[in-house]
Amino acid sequence: MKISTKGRYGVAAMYDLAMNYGQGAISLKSIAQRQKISENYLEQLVSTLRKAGYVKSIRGSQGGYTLSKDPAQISVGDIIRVMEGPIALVDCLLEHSADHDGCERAGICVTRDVWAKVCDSISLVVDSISLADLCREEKLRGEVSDNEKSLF
Amino acid sequence: MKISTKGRYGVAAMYDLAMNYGQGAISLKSIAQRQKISENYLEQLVSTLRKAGYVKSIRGSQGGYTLSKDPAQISVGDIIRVMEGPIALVDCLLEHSADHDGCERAGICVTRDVWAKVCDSISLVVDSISLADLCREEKLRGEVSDNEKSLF
DNA sequence: AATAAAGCCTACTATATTACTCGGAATACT
DNA sequence: AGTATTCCGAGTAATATAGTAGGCTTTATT
Repeated sequence: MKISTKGRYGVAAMYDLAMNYGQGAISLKSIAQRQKISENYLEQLVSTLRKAGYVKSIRGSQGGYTLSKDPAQISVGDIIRVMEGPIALVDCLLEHSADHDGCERAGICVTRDVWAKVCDSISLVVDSISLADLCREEKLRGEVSDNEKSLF
Repeated sequence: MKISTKGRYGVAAMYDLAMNYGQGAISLKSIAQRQKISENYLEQLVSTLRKAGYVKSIRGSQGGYTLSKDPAQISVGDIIRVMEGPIALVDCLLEHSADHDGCERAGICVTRDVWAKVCDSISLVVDSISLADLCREEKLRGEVSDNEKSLF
């Protein structure tokens, strides 16, 4: 059970934009360099984020991207759902899926409920962390000494 | 972010064996039929579980499989880890991985900590549910009426 | 002893996904 | 005009997924 680079790079890129929020347009090139991601590949991922309305683009020379909302208004969960699709470990948890309707045991299947609990727990974590939280944490780490680090 | 059929079928098969615990050897064929899994494919998955020590096999006619421990001693997390590998959403969370050692930002990377929190939360859930829990829940559902169902 | 039912093992395969690369068009700043 | 950027679609190598298939071994039953 791994998260794909879509989700991983997506969060990294959004975190980078959050760290540079208010600094004007940030080019893909600079994000790719800082986050060590292929620029061409990142382009596709950011395109997804743009279509979902989480980033704005400025075309042309000196162009780039900015977050379209305040970092506090965007959660890690938002990004993951855009990049990886709904948080549903198994198809029968998706509404309107063939497996959801097709499984006659839906509602009474105990293993299904296991996956549902796991999904709920994942959602709880990722929805509770905003980009602003990440920036605040990063800032904190620069200031405090190693043994007084706060892990959120 | 989906769980593969390995994990899904693995849990389903182990649940089936738990429901039939104490009834002697259970054949793959019957498990495959009840859980609607390809028998040939299930064979490979159960082989993994056997090598990991979670099921015992009885060869020959009238043979089959049994759990090698009490259902209360086996958690969903145990099964997932055997079938899907360690619960580590990103490689840099794995000890002894190239990415773990290679990432010079390990220990100070805030996005890494997000994935660590998610993994911890997943582990907490799956490790807290035993096969015995699932059996008890299933039994309960047969007895109580719809509106007094207990979801664990 | 023969048969049948079961597990055991290895190899093969079609399909999908992942993680990119590449080329070119459109746009806007200098 | 020239350059830096976003935008878009096509292509692709490598890997993982979800099986299928077949032959071999073991053992209970007849």
